[in-house]
Amino acid sequence: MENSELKNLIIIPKSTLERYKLYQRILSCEKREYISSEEIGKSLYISPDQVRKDLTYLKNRGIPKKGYFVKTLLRELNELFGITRTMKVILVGAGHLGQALINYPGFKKYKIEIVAVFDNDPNKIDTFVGDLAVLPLEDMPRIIRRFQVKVGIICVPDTEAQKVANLLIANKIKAIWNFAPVNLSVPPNIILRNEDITGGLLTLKHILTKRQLEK
Amino acid sequence: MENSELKNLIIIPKSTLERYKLYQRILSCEKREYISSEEIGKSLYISPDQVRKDLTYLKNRGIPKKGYFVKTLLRELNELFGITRTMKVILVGAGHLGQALINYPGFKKYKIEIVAVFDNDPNKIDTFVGDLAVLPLEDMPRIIRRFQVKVGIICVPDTEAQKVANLLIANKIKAIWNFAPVNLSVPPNIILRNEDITGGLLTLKHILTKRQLEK
DNA sequence: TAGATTGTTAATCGATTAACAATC
DNA sequence: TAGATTGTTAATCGATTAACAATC
Repeated sequence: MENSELKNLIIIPKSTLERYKLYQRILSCEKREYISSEEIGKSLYISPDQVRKDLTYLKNRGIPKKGYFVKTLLRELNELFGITRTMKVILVGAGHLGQALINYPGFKKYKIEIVAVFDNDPNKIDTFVGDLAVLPLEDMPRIIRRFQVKVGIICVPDTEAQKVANLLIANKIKAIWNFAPVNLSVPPNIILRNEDITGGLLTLKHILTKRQLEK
Repeated sequence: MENSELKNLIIIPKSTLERYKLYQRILSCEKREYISSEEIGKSLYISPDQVRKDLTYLKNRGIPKKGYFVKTLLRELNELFGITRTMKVILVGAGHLGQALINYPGFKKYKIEIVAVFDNDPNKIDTFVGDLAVLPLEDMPRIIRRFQVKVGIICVPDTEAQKVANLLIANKIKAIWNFAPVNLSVPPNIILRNEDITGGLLTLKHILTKRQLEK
């Protein structure tokens, strides 16, 4: 077995993976050729020891006195996150949230391509959101087949979300990115990611409540 | 020192606090009088041991053979998160994201009251978003003073976000809930919560990339 | 009472921090 | 070479899991 194959068998800890996201951001802004663990950690409030430890799970090695070669380290992280390959997605729900998402610059940055937008409101059909004409739900099977879409984004009202999820799954979608504040029930083979701000809201309220009481 | 005071000195672990949010949701839907640790954990994929351990940090005690009294347990969690008291916030940026947020049902549910919406676009001033007329930024000091607002929500384009943050801070806001995909720099006494979907995006891409390669 | 479910203590696991030899 | 920074090993810390006595 090759060394690189062996590396792949070592599981990267979840906590390390979380920090990789942060390192990716730092590195993608970095202009210099080399960066030290100290420098990576500084603005993220992460100790250099932690950074070095994290980076041992990667193939890239640092050079004593110099640090890590930004270009290849960034490339390895990008590959790990699949940033290099384009992911085609469809978006259901052309309301305010849907339109906000379509304008979100991260999609382009991380090579996520929204190939179609759907809505069930007849008044919205054929209107434009950005470059995309809003399509009726009936067109979904055709679009998914044509572009081989694997991911669906749900940003419909919570009352509609489960119906949309079922429709997506019936059309062979593999992953759902859900922005409706509801617990969707999906079969175990479907990857479900909930983007719910309730957690953040509670954390914020909790912190503020504590502060209030402390004084 | 009283027992209840002593309890307050024990720090609740962060991981436990995260799960409390989930328990809160389960309990707020629960119709029965009592619920067991087993039942709480079931739909959350959390072991009953973990649930019981978590709940030892609270004042509520369970009753063998019965479980936990839903009403008081929920009340204690709600108090912990400050769900019972109303929090007044202002929102800056009446674009799609801002409008989507204003329609988000969680605010009412968790007693967060948006008292005003601001925008710098003259065309938007005095138009209505829900019940609220969009106000010019000049009105901010007055509104913050009048309603004693402590929290500002930023949902302006990323190029404007830092400027808005500065303005909020200058007007004595204590916490910022930032929805713009940028790193704001704020003084250490300001509570900053970033609601950024980039993390979720990367996680999703990572999982999908792994699956793709596995096959 | 018998059985179910709690609360707590001890054991395990995983992640972070500290220390230091290796090396450019 | 001397000094800075890496990679790795050991120590610490915190969180989870297992086990079981307490008790309703």
